[in-house]
Amino acid sequence: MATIDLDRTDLLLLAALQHEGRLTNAELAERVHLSPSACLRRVQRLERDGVIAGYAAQVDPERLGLGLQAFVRVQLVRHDAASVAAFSGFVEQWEEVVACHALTGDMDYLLQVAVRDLEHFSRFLLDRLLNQAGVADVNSSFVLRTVKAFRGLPLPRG
Amino acid sequence: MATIDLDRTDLLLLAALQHEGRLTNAELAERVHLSPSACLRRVQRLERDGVIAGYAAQVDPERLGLGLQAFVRVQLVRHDAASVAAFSGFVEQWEEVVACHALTGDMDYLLQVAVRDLEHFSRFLLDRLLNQAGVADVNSSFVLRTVKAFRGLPLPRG
DNA sequence: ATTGAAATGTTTTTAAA
DNA sequence: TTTAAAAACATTTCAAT
Repeated sequence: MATIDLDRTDLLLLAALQHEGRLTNAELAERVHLSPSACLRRVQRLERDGVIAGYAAQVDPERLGLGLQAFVRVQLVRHDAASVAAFSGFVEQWEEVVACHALTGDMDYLLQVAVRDLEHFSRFLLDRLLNQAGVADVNSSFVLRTVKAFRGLPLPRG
Repeated sequence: MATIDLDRTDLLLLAALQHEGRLTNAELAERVHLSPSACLRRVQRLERDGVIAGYAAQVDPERLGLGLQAFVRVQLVRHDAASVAAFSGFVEQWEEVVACHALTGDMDYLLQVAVRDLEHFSRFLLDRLLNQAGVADVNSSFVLRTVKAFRGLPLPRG
């Protein structure tokens, strides 16, 4: 149920749509040397099978006034199911947290945070993270430069 | 040049397109209570102004066979311009690295890595990161669970 | 400067070959 | 897989606010 058989053409479609998610079916068909109807059916299959989970506009955080990005490593006081569930619930509703992963290693969670500025970050840290969430330890690093922005997953070679 | 004035309608458009990047202009127009032509012009303006940087299909790594995600913190041996440029160049071309940020703190870089399995990760670490890249120290953490997947940036309230 | 309505050309989608 | 027709859609123009 996890992995799915993808042929060369599927990979071409995914490569195209990862970078240009609003390509028309007609243009897509041309690029992969398929008729529009055949192309459409393949894309719909990729969507149905969950290979393509959705489509998203990529918004520039700077132009929204979100000038500061941070990675925050978090360790919880306790690791019982209730504590973990509570923390997950908080993270889910805190809009400043754009992504959160549970990790191996000495820090339990890595939060990716997008805020306007240091003051906004400070309020996030004090009012939210350190206040309500059963947090034992926190370690914040700020993004100085994005060396490589996410531009899609690596695709197996066809 | 950085921030841009966005009214309530722009924010509604961004909110919609961040989650459903392939909404038709007609549907989009209905949702924000605008005529299709007015809606189209606004979306095109957001694209021209760089607020919308692009559109991307969101692909499920599991279904591609990328079952292991890791965050790798990296410290370089030296920090002169040449070392930094060389490292950035490597990171850019290593397809396993899906994102890379230069950070404040004692570790210089945070790499987000997507690989098939531990063996693949091991090869990435030994053949690439520790081999060619002027790396002094590396600290890897593996993703146990995605608590909150990226689902778009928080938008200011209209 | 931004909008809505109508007209036009394109794309998607269905159904049939 | 392709073709052809129908429906839905994007896009332009233009007049109005």
